[in-house]
Amino acid sequence: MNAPMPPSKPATLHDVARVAGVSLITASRALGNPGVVSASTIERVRLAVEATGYIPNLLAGGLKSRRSRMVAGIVPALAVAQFLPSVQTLTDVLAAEGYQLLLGQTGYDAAREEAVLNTMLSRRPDGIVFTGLVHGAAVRARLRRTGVPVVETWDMTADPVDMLVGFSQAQVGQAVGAFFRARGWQRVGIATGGDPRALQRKDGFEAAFGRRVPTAQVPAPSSLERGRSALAELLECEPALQAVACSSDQLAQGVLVEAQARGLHVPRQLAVCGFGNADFAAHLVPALTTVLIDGPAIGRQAARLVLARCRGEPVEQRIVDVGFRIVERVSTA
Amino acid sequence: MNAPMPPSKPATLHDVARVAGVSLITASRALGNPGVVSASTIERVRLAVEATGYIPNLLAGGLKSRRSRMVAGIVPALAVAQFLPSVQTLTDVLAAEGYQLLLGQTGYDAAREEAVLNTMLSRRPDGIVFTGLVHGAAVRARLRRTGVPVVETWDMTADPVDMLVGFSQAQVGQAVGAFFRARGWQRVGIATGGDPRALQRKDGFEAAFGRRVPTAQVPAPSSLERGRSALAELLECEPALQAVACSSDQLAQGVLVEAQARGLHVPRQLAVCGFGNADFAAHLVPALTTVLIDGPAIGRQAARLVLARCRGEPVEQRIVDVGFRIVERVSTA
DNA sequence: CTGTTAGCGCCTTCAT
DNA sequence: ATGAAGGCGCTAACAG
Repeated sequence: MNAPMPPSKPATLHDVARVAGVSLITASRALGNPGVVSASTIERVRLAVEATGYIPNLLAGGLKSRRSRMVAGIVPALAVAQFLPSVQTLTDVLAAEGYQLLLGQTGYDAAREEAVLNTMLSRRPDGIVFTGLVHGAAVRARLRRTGVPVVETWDMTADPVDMLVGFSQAQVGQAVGAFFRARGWQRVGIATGGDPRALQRKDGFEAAFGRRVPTAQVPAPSSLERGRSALAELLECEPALQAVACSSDQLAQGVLVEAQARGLHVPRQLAVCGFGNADFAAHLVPALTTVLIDGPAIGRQAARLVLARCRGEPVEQRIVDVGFRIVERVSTA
Repeated sequence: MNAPMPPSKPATLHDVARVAGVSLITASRALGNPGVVSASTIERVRLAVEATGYIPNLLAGGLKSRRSRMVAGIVPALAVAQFLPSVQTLTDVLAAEGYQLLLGQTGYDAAREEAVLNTMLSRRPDGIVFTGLVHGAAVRARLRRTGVPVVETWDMTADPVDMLVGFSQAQVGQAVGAFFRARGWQRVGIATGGDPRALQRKDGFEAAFGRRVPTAQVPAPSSLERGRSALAELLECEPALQAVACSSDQLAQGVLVEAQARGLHVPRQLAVCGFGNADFAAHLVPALTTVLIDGPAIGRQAARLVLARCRGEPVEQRIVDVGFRIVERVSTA
């Protein structure tokens, strides 16, 4: 009735059941499936939990029930600001449903992608959310074979591993290209990072112009500093540059700063467009035109899809296009 | 010898052992403790693993061995750029040692802190790394009782729950205050977020001045936008403002932008100091003076401490002060 | 509504 | 160097 547990051995459900005077499984149900247990029993178990300081062991439960209640979240690198809102929302929505996120970083490296995935799989996650598409064919095949629910995000393809929440990178590039052309800018340039998604946008942009466009490709991570050097590079091969499309708002900000440092007026002498609608974009001077992606929506939808699969609910729409929107501000006015 | 596993049931170690013609435990040792198994046996097991497509189940292993090889990482919010480098490094170092990070977000909320912690504990992490100190006394007590290795980070106290990697926020504030005083600025202001660490820095700053200092406290998240409004607010109650100390570089950037928008020259008419040395700080115009914290070092040390505890190695120094450094740039020249 | 019986997949302990 | 037994803590599948 008392003996609040010697601190040596943490209490198990067995202890709780003993203290509550019920069987093990009844204690289990009182905690995990209260609907089928009488109110008075539930109360006694609750008291026993408090008395013993019991903390459930989800590892053990998961072994039998084959549900770990963990979701693996795989990102190129945590520090890529772009993805944070979606990962944050994903984590929050999952947590609200009792699922935890297991974090993996690939460093944009295919070999590490495979290694990370294998480690993750050995923890038997109930689902996996990738930031970006899964690259390796072998990895894709393996994922399909294991049958874990998989959500790829931040991109678009007709043939995802399983489920997909994203948007077409090529369409973004084309839209920005069309936007530039509509304003009559022909001496245009691209400042871009080297990751696959950014390069798809570059291709889309060039498609809109029907030709190659001067490009400064900067090494990761995409930053203000890189934006400055990118503009310097672009101006070297195209001194009469009229407009620059950037693969991130950080890069675009660097372009703004470098333009200012060179006495180039934005937008009068140089128009600039970013990507991502970072929190600062609207508040720079000049305010930055950019492409808005609804990161939280991506996280939320990814969570929804993964959770639906985990619960065995049917998923009506495996592929969700969250779209995008060009937000026009002063930098392209 | 063949039958590459029906895709329905994933292979277990049992299957591997059968295919390799050894006992279960030998297969286990071949994979987990190869030193005590003959080379030829190891090779046969390796082949059997490939043939069966075996993926170890760390959940099951952890049940008996009581080591989950997971570390819980608890952050206020993932989107706080400040902490990213340390979390990223922590994740990487852990991964290199075969440990995965289980992510939890508290949203700067004490109630959620406790809830998140309980969920984490039910996954039996081998260690817990907190961003910031653990606030609730009950939570601290509970953590101590469970005996899990805990590392608190990004702050300093004489009485951590267990281990600590950080620096004194008050000292940072004092250093910035002393820095301002040494330059003769008396009409100074503070632009700060409302989190506990930022407020400690504010207190330190005021201690250096020996008096209260006009303060604009902005709601989270600390952003460029908030920096702009903070400067507006400060100028209202102190039109002759000479210098502003900001609780983040994002905020400081907003102050720079707002100053520029108002035609206030930085640093001639207004000096600005940030915090964090974000990647953009050095490349703004004017370049931003700020406080450098070595985030990756925090992540690395936290990983080192947690891993040492997990392996039962002695930890010589439970409290690690990584210090800080004011990086003087143009914004305070 | 409650209890009994079997394991989940692996690793620890003790034997050989 | 290898193996046989037992159990980690919990929950599905049946009883009653």
